[in-house]
Amino acid sequence: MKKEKPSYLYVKDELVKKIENGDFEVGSKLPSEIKMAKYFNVSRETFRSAVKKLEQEGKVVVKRGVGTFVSSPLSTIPSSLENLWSIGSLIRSAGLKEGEHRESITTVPCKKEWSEKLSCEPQSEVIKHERIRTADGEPVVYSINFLPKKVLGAFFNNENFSGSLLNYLKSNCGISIVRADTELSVPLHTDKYCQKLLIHPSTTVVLLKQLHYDEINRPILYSYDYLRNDVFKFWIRRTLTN
Amino acid sequence: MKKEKPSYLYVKDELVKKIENGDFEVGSKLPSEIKMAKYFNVSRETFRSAVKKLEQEGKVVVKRGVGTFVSSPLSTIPSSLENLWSIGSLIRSAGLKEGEHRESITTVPCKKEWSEKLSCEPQSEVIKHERIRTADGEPVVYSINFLPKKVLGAFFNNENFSGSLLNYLKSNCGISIVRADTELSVPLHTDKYCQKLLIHPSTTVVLLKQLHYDEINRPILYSYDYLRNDVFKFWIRRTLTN
DNA sequence: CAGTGGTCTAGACCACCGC
DNA sequence: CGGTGGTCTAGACCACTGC
Repeated sequence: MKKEKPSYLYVKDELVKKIENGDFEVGSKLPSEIKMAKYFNVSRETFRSAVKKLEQEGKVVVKRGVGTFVSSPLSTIPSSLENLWSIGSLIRSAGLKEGEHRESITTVPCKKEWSEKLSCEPQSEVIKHERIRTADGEPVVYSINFLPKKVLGAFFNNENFSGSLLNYLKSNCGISIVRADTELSVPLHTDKYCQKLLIHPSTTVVLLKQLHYDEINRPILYSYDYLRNDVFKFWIRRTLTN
Repeated sequence: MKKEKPSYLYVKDELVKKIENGDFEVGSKLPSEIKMAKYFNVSRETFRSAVKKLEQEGKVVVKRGVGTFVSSPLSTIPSSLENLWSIGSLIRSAGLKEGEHRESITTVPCKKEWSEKLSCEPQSEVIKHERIRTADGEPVVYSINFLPKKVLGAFFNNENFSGSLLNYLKSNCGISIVRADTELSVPLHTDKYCQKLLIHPSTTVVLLKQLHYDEINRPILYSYDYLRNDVFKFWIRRTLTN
């Protein structure tokens, strides 16, 4: 037996079907909430929950005192930046097969820039984790991660420390990274990490400086990720905030 | 008399105050919804609406069957990319005063790349609008906008066609741009528009290719915006999607 | 098992919009 | 003014979590 889904989600899916099906034309007004609630045999609030979801997804526009209108479908955009993904899954979603990646792990004293972001003591011990990812034998990503030793606590274990860092943190330390504040920039050609990726004349490189947070917004991990722009595309869906 | 705000927003603001005030510590569990609803003298659903808002803003974490927990405050990030702003307001928020901007407006036949994005006929008439923005006498932004003549309809008026394009569309054509799909990339040094901005050796340039939509997601405007990265910073708050 | 959040209802009143 | 969405209630039952 399949688990039954909440009825507001059921209603939402039905509405999506009707829209995709052309039962409701783009730009047209839906029947009033009261009518629709009766039609679906749910209460008005339940129907409204469904509409709220659709509104969040940009599939309908609700105008107070006027009505609810169908908007045209937006194409789904690939690996959108506002979603947080691991570099590994980015590589896979670009249709590449991750090749050899060289790593180095050292313990270094915390520099001022990182200590401010990670809110830990300057000079305290920080694990610095560097790696190059390759695809088809060519380097495509260079990343440097800074992880205060204190957040790992007793869990630090040099041996398991590879693969997806986010997975490592979750399974070994019980820390879930769910958010990151990312500054996106273009490194100079003279940047030594950038240079490791400048293989072809048509290559450009994007640098993501990312501060990763756990569920309750504690800063956990600071990283520099250099990504080749001829290999990866960066999309954002931007919305007007009222 | 001030207008009264809905009580769920009042409750939300009170909760924020209590959190900032330290009445609820970071990481601690809030009293149950039933208790809090009684405390605020509202129904449980109303209290829940307040909590939902806070959850969206990342200020609390709700765990089913367990409780609602306070998360630490996230710093507000400046001119975050997932918000849609006009270039003019970006310049102002960077603390710069917009100087002279040179413009050119021509009508050109639609090229394939734009026609696909704008879903209009190839070779149909498109208004091409170019401008350079300056600050302190130096160019900081180069932008090129493509606007199918048919979306303007009878409203096209060469004379008023300056200043904020988004404002122009709203006031003259009744079109509100509320969303954009943006591809962020690093142009090559050989790009002729990019070169117009490469003044200093430490300058790098970001290119935003943006397709702007109106309320019901009709593509309206396609633009290339070249922005100097030594002048502007680009932030994104990324979130794990479940 | 007890306690928590998740869903749902039926009805009420209000605020806004266009005519 | 009539019709629309926005808020609110009091109570109900369910699903999940941790002990």
